[in-house]
Amino acid sequence: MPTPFQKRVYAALAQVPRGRVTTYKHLADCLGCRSCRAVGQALKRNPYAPDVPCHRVIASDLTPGGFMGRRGYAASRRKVDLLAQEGVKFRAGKLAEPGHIFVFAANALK
DNA sequence: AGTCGCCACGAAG
DNA sequence: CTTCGTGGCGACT
Repeated sequence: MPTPFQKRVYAALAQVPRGRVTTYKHLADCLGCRSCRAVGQALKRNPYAPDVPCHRVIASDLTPGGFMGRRGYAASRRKVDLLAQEGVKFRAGKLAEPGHIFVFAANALK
């Protein structure tokens, strides 16, 4: 059941081209939301999966967040591997190249 | 319909 | 490292 908020997350994520990633904070800020948790939660549920590339969303600390640090690395390492295929390589559990972070236009989505 | 609890985070202490 | 703040959604009442 697509909630309006989740639609925004989906739309925002759709703005992220292949080979780029975004952070919860940037997403939340772009959505006009102050809580990145809400965004992360929406992705966790990800009712659109796999239409929504949740693996393209990482924490502001350049850490993949729940993708591997929680609930088991193996369960989501496929996503990280998928990112590697897009050029977004992780190093030591962190984003190898921060330049892959896609910064929203701030007013591109409202 | 109202309330409680939960969540893959972030920032502050 | 630990705790609080924050926003939204699911489940229970």
